[in-house]
Amino acid sequence: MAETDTRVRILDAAELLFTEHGFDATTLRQITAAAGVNLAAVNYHFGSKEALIREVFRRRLTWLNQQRLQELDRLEAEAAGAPLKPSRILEVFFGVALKMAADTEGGGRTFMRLLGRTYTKPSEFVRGFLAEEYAAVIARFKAALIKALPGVPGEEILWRFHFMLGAMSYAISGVDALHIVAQAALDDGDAEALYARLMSFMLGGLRAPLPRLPAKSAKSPRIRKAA
Amino acid sequence: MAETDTRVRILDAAELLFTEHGFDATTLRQITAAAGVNLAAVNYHFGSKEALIREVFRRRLTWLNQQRLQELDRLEAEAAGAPLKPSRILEVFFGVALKMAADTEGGGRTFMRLLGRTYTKPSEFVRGFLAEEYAAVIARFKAALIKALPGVPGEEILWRFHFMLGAMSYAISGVDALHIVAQAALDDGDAEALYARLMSFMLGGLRAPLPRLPAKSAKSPRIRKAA
DNA sequence: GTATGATTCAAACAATCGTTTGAAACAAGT
DNA sequence: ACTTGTTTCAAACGATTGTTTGAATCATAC
Repeated sequence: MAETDTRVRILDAAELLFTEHGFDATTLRQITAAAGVNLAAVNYHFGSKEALIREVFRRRLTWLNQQRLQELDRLEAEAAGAPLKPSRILEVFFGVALKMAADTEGGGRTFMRLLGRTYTKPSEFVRGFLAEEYAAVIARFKAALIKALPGVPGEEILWRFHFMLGAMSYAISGVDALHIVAQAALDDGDAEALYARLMSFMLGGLRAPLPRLPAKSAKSPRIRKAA
Repeated sequence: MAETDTRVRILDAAELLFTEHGFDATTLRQITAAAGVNLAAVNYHFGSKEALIREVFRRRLTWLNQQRLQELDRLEAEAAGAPLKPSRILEVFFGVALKMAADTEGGGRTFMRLLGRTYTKPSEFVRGFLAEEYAAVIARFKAALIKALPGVPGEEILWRFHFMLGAMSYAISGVDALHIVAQAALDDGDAEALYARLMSFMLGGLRAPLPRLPAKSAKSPRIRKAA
């Protein structure tokens, strides 16, 4: 009992403190104090601070992405080969994330904030397994979106998917930026309303008229803006 | 000459290192080594590391926001009281930022990446003057947007503005997330193409149909902003 | 009860952090 | 040349960091 208890308490405390202060600014002494365990417990159970950070992500991220793949599987099975509606695809990908972000009790909300913040500044060693965890999921959803939007170039879909990730990231973890934008109070506690707002914004962006790109040279993979 | 030279070299080096490794992970010894100055120079010229961070932001942010206000002034003067087109407003706000982000030589690109990353995780003391620097700008653009979109509730506009900030943040500083999304290479060096893509996505989102909000829970009545 | 292995604990470890110090080097005015 | 004030420098400061250590405590099986 106490065996896993210590591990979980450390993970929960670390998750919360990492979200509030970041990885570097959070010390092992803060974590162990908040968890009510001995300082040496972190190195005993996880090996190092770095390994602890990895485990904080892993325990939630695998579940999150499995859930996404599972729901997409179900959707595609129902469609029986026919292309899906773009809105359905987005509802799965972002809906699962926002549902997790709405879980204020189980710590899901805390984690999603942490995740959103980490995207923009992945520490060297976090990037690796973050890409690894996401590779399969992104590939599947990318394929589904391309199939669902035959009129839109794949490159454009990827960019818009990227923009959507940014919008979601701010919606979930950008509360500070929100308070700057809206000096008056905006209700960021209503998860369902947030979901509805974000989804309609994203769908509008996804289906927007294609941009008039500036004179495009032949699509060479080595194009680089000359300095 | 050497008087300001040391200051500028420290600021440039700090800006770059902060962007790459974050505030906490960047040491004064790294900064001064990269700048080719003595370690004590930071505390001599700026007083503390915290004050250095503030100055890194201040020197670029004031210019950026002045530019935005100036262009908005010009636009509103031309319109002579008539409401502006939403696209024009966004072009000013985000166009100035993206133009700065396209400046690879003067360090603008580096700074905009740093800025985008800091939005999602403002250190306690950064948040203060960040809000201070932005207060006037946000207020002006908020008013202009509300005036330009009489059919859309002000609250919805604020949310969408917030989402747009997220999209821009990822567009500029989320290169890591981009490489996860697009395992294949996307050209993130073409600033003009990025601008066109982002703008059409944002406009699509801004003009999207209003979300069907779930039945409003009466737990705490929120005060709506009166436009 | 005793032995065995896992876990917890207080204490210390070496390393690194931001900051301070006092003297040296420099520039400019008289 | 001497003074005055600013800037640079090497060296050290105390504090804090992640990690390690070895003994104490616990649980479980014989």
